[in-house]
Amino acid sequence: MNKKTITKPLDKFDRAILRIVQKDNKTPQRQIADIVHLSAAAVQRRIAAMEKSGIIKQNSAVLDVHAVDMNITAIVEVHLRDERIETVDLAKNLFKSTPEVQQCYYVTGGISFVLIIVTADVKAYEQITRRIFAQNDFIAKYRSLITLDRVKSGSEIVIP
Amino acid sequence: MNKKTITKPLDKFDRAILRIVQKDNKTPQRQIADIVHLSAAAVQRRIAAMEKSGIIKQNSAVLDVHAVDMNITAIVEVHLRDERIETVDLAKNLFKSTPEVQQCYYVTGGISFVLIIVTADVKAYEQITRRIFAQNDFIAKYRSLITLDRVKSGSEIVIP
DNA sequence: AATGAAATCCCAACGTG
DNA sequence: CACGTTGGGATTTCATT
Repeated sequence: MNKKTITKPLDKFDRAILRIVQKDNKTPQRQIADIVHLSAAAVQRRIAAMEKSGIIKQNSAVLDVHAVDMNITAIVEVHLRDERIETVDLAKNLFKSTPEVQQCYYVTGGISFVLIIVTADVKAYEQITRRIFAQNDFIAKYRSLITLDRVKSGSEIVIP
Repeated sequence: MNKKTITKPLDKFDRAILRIVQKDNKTPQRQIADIVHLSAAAVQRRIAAMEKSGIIKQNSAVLDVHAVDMNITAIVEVHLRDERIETVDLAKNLFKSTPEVQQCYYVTGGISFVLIIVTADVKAYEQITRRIFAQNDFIAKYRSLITLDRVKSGSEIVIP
């Protein structure tokens, strides 16, 4: 299931470019070129290559959740009834296809999944939990942690 | 500390635009205009306004963590020794200023904080935990959940 | 809010080390 | 093979109505 992208190791320039575009991908290529000491065309080629190879997965506008009236952020620890492969895949597909589930991690340590769910209000959150957890018998139990403060929500990766 | 952005309620067009640009902010404005039935100039102005008002927090290239050799993603539940405001703020600042801590949520439900930490390997992860948790006495205990699979890692918000 | 002009940016082609 | 330079084409931006 993994991308069989032949990952040509990123050199110094690629990493410098990534550090910039992950903060602001609308930075003009000319300006990037200036910073990393390359021509604009070279920057363009490298970005295109990294987009094609999947190193850059997506170019997205990051929204402020409160501004779009999504006031409930919950972290949910999910325990499956068993850890058979079919059960795990069933759960993965369920979470993947549920748009309110923003993030989903399959983890070690007793818990099976950790989800991050964002909804407009508590009512919407209750509906989601009912739809997801109560109606699927392969979920043994779950625990909701409601967020009081999104201290840090960015997704910037520290490039070595 | 919160942005007191005067949230002018988003209308139908704004939401339609946001749904597009959060998936791909490099979509040509002309194409956006086509979809939402507005002129390209109108789209341009609305996007600029939403960027200025903070509804669009940033425009970023989303990287594939594995491609940039960040192979450990851990979810950490942190318990503080006490819940005094000063202690909580101390912890918040610590997590905010640690770049490996990608996400940080202050939550209800017995746990104080939930962190998402991304590092290159287990060695780097151990160093981080030692630096963060062992050296700060206001942290009572913590539990690490290592992810086996990032089933869903995007941050798309479902706009009503 | 729509139109058109000017500036800017992106991208392909060519030539070089 | 990757870089730099150049030029055409598209896009964003701004001024005007």
